[in-house]
Formats: sequence, C-alpha cells, structure tokens
Amino acid sequence: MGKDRKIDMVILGLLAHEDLTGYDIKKHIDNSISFFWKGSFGSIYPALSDMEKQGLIKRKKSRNTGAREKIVYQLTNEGRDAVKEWLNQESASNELKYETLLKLYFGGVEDRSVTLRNIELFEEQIRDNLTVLNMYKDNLEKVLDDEEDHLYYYLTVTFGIDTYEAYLKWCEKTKRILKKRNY
Amino acid sequence: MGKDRKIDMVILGLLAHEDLTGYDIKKHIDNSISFFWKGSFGSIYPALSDMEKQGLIKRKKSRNTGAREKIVYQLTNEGRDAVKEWLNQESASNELKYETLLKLYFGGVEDRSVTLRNIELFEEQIRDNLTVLNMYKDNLEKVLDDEEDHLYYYLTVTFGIDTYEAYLKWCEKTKRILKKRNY
DNA sequence: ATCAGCATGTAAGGCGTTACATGATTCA
DNA sequence: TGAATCATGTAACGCCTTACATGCTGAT
Repeated sequence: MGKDRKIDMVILGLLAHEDLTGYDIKKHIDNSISFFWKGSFGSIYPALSDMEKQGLIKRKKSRNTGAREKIVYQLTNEGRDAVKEWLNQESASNELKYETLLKLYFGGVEDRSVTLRNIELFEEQIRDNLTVLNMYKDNLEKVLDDEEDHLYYYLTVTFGIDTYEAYLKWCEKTKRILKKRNY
Repeated sequence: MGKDRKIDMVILGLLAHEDLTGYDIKKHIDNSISFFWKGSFGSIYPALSDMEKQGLIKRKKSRNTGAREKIVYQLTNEGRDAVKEWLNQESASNELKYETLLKLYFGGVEDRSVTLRNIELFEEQIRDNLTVLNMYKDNLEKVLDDEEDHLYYYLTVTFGIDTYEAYLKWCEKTKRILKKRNY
C-alpha cells in the first residue's frame, strides 16, 4: 500500500552528502552502491519530480547554455528530516534473490557437472566483484579521517568484502563435496 | 524483453521432485527457499495457468468432492526439459537488496547511536534466520543418503548458514569500530 | 567530423504484491 | 459452532526496467 519507494531514500541520502543532477545520481548508484542496490533513469527522474513537488528537494540555479538545461538538486530541511525519520524506523527489508541458489536447489534435475559448472560461474562473478570492492576499500582507507561519511562508506564496503569471501569459501567446500560424494 | 519470470522455474523445479497443488507450492516456497526466493498466490496461480497452456505442466485427476476442486499439477516431459535448459544457461541474476546497508551507507546523516541500533536490529534478524536454517540442516543431515535431491537442499542451506555467520562476525567487528572511533 | 559521454525525460510493459472474494474441511 | 487451515482465483495497483526520443559538449 503505497509510498514504499526506496529509490527516494537513495536519492535523498546521496543529496545529503552533495548536490547532484539526476545523471550524477545514476552514476553514484552504479559506482558505489550497486552491489546492494540498483536504480535506472526511468525510476530516478520521476522520483526527482515527485520529491520536488513534495518539497523534499529543490533546484539550484541551472546552467542555461542551451535548449537542454542541467538541473542540480539540493536537499531541503524537510528532505533531511525525511532521511532521519527513515533511518530511525526499525523496519528494514533485506532481500536476497539468488538465481544461483535456485539452480543449486534444483540441481538434482541434471547431472552434477552442470551444478559444478554453475558454481564455478558464480565464483568467477564473485571474484570480479571482490576485486572492485577491494579497490574501493583501499581508496577509502586513505581518506577515512577526512569526513565522517567516509567511515560509513568504508563499513559498507567491508560488508561486501566479508560476505563475498564467505561465498568463495563455501564454493570451495561445496565443489569438494560434489566431486567426492558417490552418485 | 519478456519471459524472464523466474517464478516459472521455481514451480517447475518443485514439481520435478513431486506433484503439488498451487497451495502446496506456496508452502514449499515459504518453508524451504524463502531465504533466497519468494512467491505469492498472486504470482503462483497465474503462472500455473500459463504453463499449463504451454504444456509444461498438466493436471492430475482432481478430488471432486465439492464446488471447489483441488488441482494437483504434474510436470510434463516438456516441463522437465525447460528446467534442464534453464540449468544449463550460463546467465544467473544474483541480486542483493539490503535496506540495512542503505541505512549504513547514509548513516552520517544521523548520530552513531542510530546506526548502532540498526546494526543490532539486523543482527537479531539474522540470528533468528540462522536458528531456522540450523534446524533445517540438522534434519537434512539425517536423510542425506535417502535421495540425491537432499544433497542439493543441504548445500543450499549451508550457503545460508555460512553467509549469515559471516554477517554476524561483520556486525561484531563493525559495532566495535563504531564504539571506539573518535567523532 | 565523429564519437563517447553528458543530460533529461517519456512510453510500454513486465513482474509482483496486497487485498479481496469465496467456500470447504478439520479439529477442538 | 467457531476458528484455523485448506484451496483457488481475481482486481487494483505499485514499482521498476528497457527502449526510445532528443540534443549538447568535449576530446581526438
């Protein structure tokens, strides 16, 4: 029943750190938080319009050098209050949707080699993600004391790293079991 | 572009193990795979209708003891082939949507105590899930050699357990950092 | 000149949820 | 006899994605 749109909080949260355009917001989502949250232009621009009407954000002076203008948004006090209210709500929906696990669960329909292959593909995917997150971590460690916000970015990244490392350990263990066990 | 409905594979996968009604399917999803995949009646019944038309599943003789009949579905050969084809596809969308991480990432908007509280709430949630998964694991270990399928159920459960244990370790570490570090 | 990237937005449509409607069966 | 659970299905609606439409800007 309505008003569950988390993309609003993503945008508001990003604007709490700095003023941004819709395009900037998309890039920030792709670069920094995409490992646990996603967003597309088709959801960002309508959300920006709605929230401007609600007074949660407002436009800054725009660059008017052409037909198409660049719109920089800024958080209002109401917007900041909305983020705080959300942070203080005890509810949090944490959802895992892993097709790899679905394929594992139904692995009995096919040969073991198919499941082994799927685990290897998962491993590769995770290893790639891990490389990226470790780069973020190294960069964040250098600027950890510059801003309070960097600490939170850092902690989020360590969650990803710790989780992915656990995945890789599970992959090793599971491959061993599947290879050893009698048919 | 269309035909991405994973609920179809969930249903087909469950029917590969045993014949079931829509209602049974819902219960199986809630009981066994809900930690990494969800489904509601509003998605299950339409999917059953569609797949029956496509010939992937068929009705078994139903119990006709009233106005409302109980419909038991059964996998066809075409349905089994569809599952196999899906298992052999190399693509797999693995999606994490954790509002807790969003709140952590934007934690700088509020006091540290708020973030600490949110981590504690997450911890409680995970601990509860872990208890359930450990029960499943114990039960599955007893029947591991009865059926090949049980091995796959077991491996899926161990993924959940290993992941959740990594989460809890991260929570401990993170709480320590947030309490120690200077403001 | 051309191409990648910057920049905003809309349209169509898919997927899924919640709530509702309806009624049978089982058990205390 | 009343409540919980079994059982199927529809309606309304929300959220989001992909694809499209449009044009500017900066680098090579």
